[in-house]
Amino acid sequence: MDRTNVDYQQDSLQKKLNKILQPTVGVLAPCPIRNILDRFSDKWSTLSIFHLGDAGTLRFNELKKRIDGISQRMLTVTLRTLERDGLVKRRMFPEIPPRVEYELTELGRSFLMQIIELGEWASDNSDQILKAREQYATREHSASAVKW
Amino acid sequence: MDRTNVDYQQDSLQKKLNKILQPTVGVLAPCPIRNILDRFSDKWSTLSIFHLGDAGTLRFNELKKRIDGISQRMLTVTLRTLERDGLVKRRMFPEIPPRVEYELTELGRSFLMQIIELGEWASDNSDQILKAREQYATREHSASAVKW
DNA sequence: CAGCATCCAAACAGATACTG
DNA sequence: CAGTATCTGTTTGGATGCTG
Repeated sequence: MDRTNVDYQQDSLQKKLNKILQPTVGVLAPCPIRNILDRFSDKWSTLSIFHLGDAGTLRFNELKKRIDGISQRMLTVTLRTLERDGLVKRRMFPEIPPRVEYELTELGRSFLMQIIELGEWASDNSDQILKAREQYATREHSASAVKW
Repeated sequence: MDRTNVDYQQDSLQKKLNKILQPTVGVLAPCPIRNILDRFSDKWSTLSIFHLGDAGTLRFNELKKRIDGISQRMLTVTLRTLERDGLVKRRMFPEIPPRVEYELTELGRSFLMQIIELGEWASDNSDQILKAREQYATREHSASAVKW
C-alpha cells in the first residue's frame, strides 16, 4: 500500500491549490490570478508567444504570416496587451519603411516554459478529448450535430 | 561558457514547440491544440477545475458558492462543456430534491496538474505583471486611466 | 511596413422567470 | 435543488479604409 505516498501528493496538491485559490477569495487583491489567467485565455496570446519563442525575433508581418488566420487588428491588440503585461518587448526602428521587431522578455520566456507544458499536454491528450466528445455527442442527445 | 548547455535547452525547446505548432498548420487536423487551449481559455473552466480538485466532490450549489461571482447559467454551461470533454464526471441521483455531484475524471485530474503549475506561476509573477502594467500606463500615454 | 479608426455581425455572459 | 428558457446588454473580432 502506497498510502503515505498518495497522502503526501494529496497534501502538496492541497497546498498549491490553497495558494492559488486564496487570493481570489480575499477582498484585498482586486483580481490577482484571474487577470493573469485571462492572458493566456485568448488563443492569440498563446499562439503569439509560442511563435515568438520559436523564432526569437519577428517583425509584425512575419508574425502575422505565421499565425494562421489572425487579423491584423487582433495581432495589434494582442501584441499591445502582451507588451503592457511585460511579456513581449517591442522595438521600433525609425526608418522608412518602418520596421518593428518583437521578442519575448525574460518574463515572457518564463511564461512560455509554463504554457509549453500545457501545449504538450494538449497535444498528447487531444485524442482522448475528441473521443470523449464523440461519446458525449452520441449519448442520447444524438440529435445535435457535432460541428468543428 | 555554458554554451552547450544553453544549446541543449534551446534544442529541447524547439522540439516541443514544433510538436505543438505543427498541427495548427496542417490541414488534416481541423482544430487540434486550439480547441483544447480554448478549454482553459475561459476563467470559469479553470476555476471550476481548481475547486473540484480541491474539494474532490461537490454538488452544484456547493460549487457555485465557492466560485465567487459565477452565475448559475455560466456554471451550468461550463460544467456541460467540461463533462463533454471528459474532464468532469457528473452523477445524478434521482431523488427529491434532486442531487447532482461533480468530480474530476482521471483526465481532469491530469489536466489539473498542468494548470496548477500555471496557477503557481501566475501567483508568483502577478506582482511583476502588475508592475509592468503600471510602468506601461505611466509611459507617455499617461492620459488613459487604468481601470481594473 | 505597421499600424489606427470605424463599422458591424456574432459570440458571450448576466438577469430574470419558470419547472420537475 | 438543479437546472432550462429567454431576453438583453456587453464584448469580441473580422472587414475595410486611411496614414506616416
